[in-house]
Amino acid sequence: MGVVERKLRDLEKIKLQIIEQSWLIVEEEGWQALSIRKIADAIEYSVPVIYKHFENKDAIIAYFTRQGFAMMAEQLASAVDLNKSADDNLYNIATSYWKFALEHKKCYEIMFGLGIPQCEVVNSIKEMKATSTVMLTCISKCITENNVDQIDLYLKFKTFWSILHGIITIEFLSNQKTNPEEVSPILTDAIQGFIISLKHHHN
Amino acid sequence: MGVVERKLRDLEKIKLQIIEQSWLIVEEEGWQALSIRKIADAIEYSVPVIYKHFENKDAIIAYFTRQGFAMMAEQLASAVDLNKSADDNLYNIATSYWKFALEHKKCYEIMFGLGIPQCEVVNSIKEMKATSTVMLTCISKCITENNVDQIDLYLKFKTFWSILHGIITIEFLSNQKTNPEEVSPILTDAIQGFIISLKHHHN
DNA sequence: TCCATTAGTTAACAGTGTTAGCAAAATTAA
DNA sequence: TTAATTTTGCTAACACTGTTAACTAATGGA
Repeated sequence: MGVVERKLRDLEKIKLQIIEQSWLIVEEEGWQALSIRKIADAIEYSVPVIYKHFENKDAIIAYFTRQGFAMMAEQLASAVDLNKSADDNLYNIATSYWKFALEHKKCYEIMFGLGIPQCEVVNSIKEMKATSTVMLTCISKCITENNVDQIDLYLKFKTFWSILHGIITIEFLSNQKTNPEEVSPILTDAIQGFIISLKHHHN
Repeated sequence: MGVVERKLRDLEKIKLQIIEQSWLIVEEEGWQALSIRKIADAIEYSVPVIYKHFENKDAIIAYFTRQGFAMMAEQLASAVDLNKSADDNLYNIATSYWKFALEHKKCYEIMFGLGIPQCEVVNSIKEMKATSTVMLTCISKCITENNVDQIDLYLKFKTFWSILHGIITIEFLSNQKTNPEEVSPILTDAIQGFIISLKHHHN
């Protein structure tokens, strides 16, 4: 009779509760309101229990960062349709990125929330690689489809990502409630510009 | 005999010390290390003295935010040379922006430092207007010089700023020590793309 | 039943922002 | 000069934060 198994399940249940309740707090009151004591209150356990499941508070945040990148990678990947042109796919990836950022604002916030602490974390996240791979492969196809082989793939990739991230940050700063479904004209403009500049590259 | 004046000067001196020492702490240990008690220690006064000069800690941070935008506006303005073409000026503004961000990393950090709190602050800063005006006027000239009058100035402005900010954030995340004088190829690429897309707009 | 492990607790330490209340110093008025 | 008043700066507290040591109660196996 799997007593050990049940115990492990119970432990896992507490961990899930920590994650769940943490997320509730973040959604309602923002990241800076997330505190160990508040989580302990919410899961109706004492404070040290949390440290049995997460090394420290940063580990909890890191968990959401990883999860965020995993979700994003999935969403971007599902935006790609191999029957369409690479140009179209790139545009769809961009709008998909936009949608993700707006639908998961709080998530996107820590994923890229600058400040120094996050930097090292972000660079050591394998889930982040999945995200960038989706973009990289699509841009790579764009380059071959448009016969501009001399172009620097990695440069273009970074440019693409930078543009996307920049637009979203500026959007966040001008905090009008934006509908994720309505893609910003700025995004359309910038991405079209990006694709144009791809085609106009002289081999 | 201006006793009152001297007193005011003394008060001003303390305020300057608060600013000076705060900046030292931030430069050496980062924003999250800045605490009222640490400042008090550094200026060799007790904690409540600080509250005579700043309403609270946020006000100190807001001070640096304002100052940052003022400095940036100045630096961008000085990058403009009326003898040159608007296209060239726009490129120079971009590199100037890049230089500012890298030379004043800690400053740029709070100016655009994520979190929600900053959002409202940023939107209510007149020094920020000065910054955006420099960019706006230059893009406006680009549009007339290139005879693409049908274009949406404000849209292009936002796109331009988004691209710049995005590139810098990504640069910060991949925290290799970058030389501010060496402009990133990503920046050059993106800005050239931006200008190309301006010219290729169909009236 | 006794022992060992584990789960979960309380209570503390060191730090944070902020403020009330008090003492000393400086200025003004008499 | 003395008395009253304002200013200046301090101590100490409050209510938080993350983190951990030390203890108790419960559980599982021999």
